[in-house]
Amino acid sequence: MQMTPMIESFVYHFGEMGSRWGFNRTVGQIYALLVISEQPVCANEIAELLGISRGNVSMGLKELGSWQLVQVSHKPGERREFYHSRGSIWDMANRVFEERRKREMDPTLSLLRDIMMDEAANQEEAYAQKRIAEIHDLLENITEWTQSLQSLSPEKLNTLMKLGSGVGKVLEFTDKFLGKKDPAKQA
Amino acid sequence: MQMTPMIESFVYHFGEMGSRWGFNRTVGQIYALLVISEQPVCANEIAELLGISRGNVSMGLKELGSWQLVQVSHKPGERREFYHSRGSIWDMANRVFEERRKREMDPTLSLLRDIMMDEAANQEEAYAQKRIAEIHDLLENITEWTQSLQSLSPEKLNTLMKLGSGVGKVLEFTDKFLGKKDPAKQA
DNA sequence: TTATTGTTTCAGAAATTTCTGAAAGTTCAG
DNA sequence: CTGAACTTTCAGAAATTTCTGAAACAATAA
Repeated sequence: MQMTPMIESFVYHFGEMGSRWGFNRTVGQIYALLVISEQPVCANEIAELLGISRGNVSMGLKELGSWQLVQVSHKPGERREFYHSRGSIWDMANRVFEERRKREMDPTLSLLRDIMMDEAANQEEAYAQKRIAEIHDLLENITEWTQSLQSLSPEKLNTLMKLGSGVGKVLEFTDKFLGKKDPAKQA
Repeated sequence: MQMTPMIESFVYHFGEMGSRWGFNRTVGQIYALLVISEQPVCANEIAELLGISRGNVSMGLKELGSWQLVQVSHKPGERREFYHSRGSIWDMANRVFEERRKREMDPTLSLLRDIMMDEAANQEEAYAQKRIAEIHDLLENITEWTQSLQSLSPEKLNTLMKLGSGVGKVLEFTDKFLGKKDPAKQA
């Protein structure tokens, strides 16, 4: 593996972006490297290519492992481990969604639910509860929905993605198809 | 506005969550406060209720303003400004999506596109480009798709959300409806 | 067992992000 | 113009996150 300018810019940028998506810079860089390398890479080489400490690489790989995004392999006669990205880009996106849901949505939903169960002590709290219920419902919808997307087969997902703004049309169609359930009243 | 334990737990939690969604703790707390307060609140009161500095409040409100999430109002005869959350929870979610897209997706897409235009210098770069193209296509799909969701009316969005795992069924249906276009080949 | 080659851990260092508060800026009534 | 009431700015302080590297640990061959 060689760090050409092209590869470097990709890896660094992915590192920056990574920190937005729930993992730190190093983790992002390591993953980027593993994704674009056709050959599995060993930990020392990662540290060297990225110019970071060996310990940092170890922690990054551990994190990626917990996300099930790396595959470990061995070369015959060698003791050290070689790492490679695992699964498709789709899989990776799914992992990110799932991880974020677990870390961000679930605890929030649980807190909001607790608050909704409480008795409002006064008018102010009653209003607050109303708003909190709205937020809860929205987050719950988003959560359930992304989960149902994740359970779709990649082909179906792709169809859905390619549909793009066609989603609107499909919905009009769906309204007739599922119309008897009167979705508006479920709001 | 009174800081009861209920309101406090909501505001603090929202602050923590906020930092995951692209704004810092203070911004999250301020927004939470404005959302659950029926009455507009002035900057000094925000600082007092949250126990943070007046300057910090000013910066937070400025940030929220740039996201178009606050409404400024005045009381007759008073010079100071009163702040209130603006738009529905849906609107707020949309702003967050849009803001994140602008900050995270667009620059990345642009970088990936640049890399895809470059001439691969060797076999390694050629492989890297192939992978980068995959990532680009995925991100572009997600971006376009969320944009098309954002342009849907709230009612339609709600229908779609409530559909949940029904999305699979709709797709089967869609396959027949749009089948002539053979979505599989667009992959 | 010991030497070798590799990985992991974690305390403290470094870097980054966020917050404070005093000073500067703004607006308006008189 | 002046002063009162309010807001914004920004340099440095504080808090938080991330990274390093040396020491501990693990696995294997001889």
